[in-house]
Amino acid sequence: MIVSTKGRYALRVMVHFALHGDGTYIPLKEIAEAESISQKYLESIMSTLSKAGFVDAVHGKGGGYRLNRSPESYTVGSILKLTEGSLAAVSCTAQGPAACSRSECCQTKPMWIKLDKMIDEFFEGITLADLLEAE
Amino acid sequence: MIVSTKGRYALRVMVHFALHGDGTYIPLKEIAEAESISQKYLESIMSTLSKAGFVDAVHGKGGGYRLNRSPESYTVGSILKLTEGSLAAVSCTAQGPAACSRSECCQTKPMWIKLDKMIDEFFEGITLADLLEAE
DNA sequence: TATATTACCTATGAAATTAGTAGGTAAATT
DNA sequence: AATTTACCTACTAATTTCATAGGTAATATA
Repeated sequence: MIVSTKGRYALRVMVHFALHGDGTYIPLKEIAEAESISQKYLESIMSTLSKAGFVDAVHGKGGGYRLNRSPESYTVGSILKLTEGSLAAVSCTAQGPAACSRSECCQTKPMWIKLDKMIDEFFEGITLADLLEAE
Repeated sequence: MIVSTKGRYALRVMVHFALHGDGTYIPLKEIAEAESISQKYLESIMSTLSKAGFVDAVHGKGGGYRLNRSPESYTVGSILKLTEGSLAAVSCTAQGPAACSRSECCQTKPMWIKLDKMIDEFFEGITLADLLEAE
């Protein structure tokens, strides 16, 4: 498993904004209900998205969250990297080049690096806008 | 993280056989030491490989494990799927088509399916022999 | 100004998965 | 008979994931 619920929820929420937001603010409670996500759990995800400037947040009645850019400008990769921390397929490549002591002689490492690159390019090549038109 | 130590160890061990085996049997103890893997932990991995017929096993002195096919005939995918159980990138696609209740309306699901396919093709396109000649 | 509504914050807990241990039995060789 | 190996079942420790609890701060509205 490369993407946990945290990243998947974040993605779904961002898609929700793109589909239903239309410039207005949507309260967390409403999103949680619509997407069947625990309200409290979603709080921490929205906090991450908000701090990173991925969404605008406004307190009080009429407030909530909304996108602050066009769906085209959010890559799936950027959302997942933010919420998951890393998309590394194996721990060998997760913490910098020399994390593993066998790094030098490891016959499999080049493969992991290639895989990471492929996955990164996959996610960076998809935007929120692409997800909207998905069948 | 898509591949845990279990799968990574299994791969390294299989590479070890391909490099050092040469038709002879290698005792588990020796592999564990050479690859810096806990002997007891490796036991469970070898058990999986042996039961699936990926390696031959022989008891007693002079015994141990060895490959029973040429390195070209083992895909990395087959080894990882065996030891990891699944290579699914997200749980949505891990347990059959209808595991998720939002499956029908999920805007992100096609992406996960595409990713799974890409990862599967990546791993199925690499054999043990390919790893040996890796720089 | 009071009230309702929202985001924001810190800490804690439950569940699942991953990684590793312990202690023995069975088979083959010498 | 003794040694060396694989094989088996059960348990434990560590880590990560998935939340929950209980409050504070900001904004809008009556």
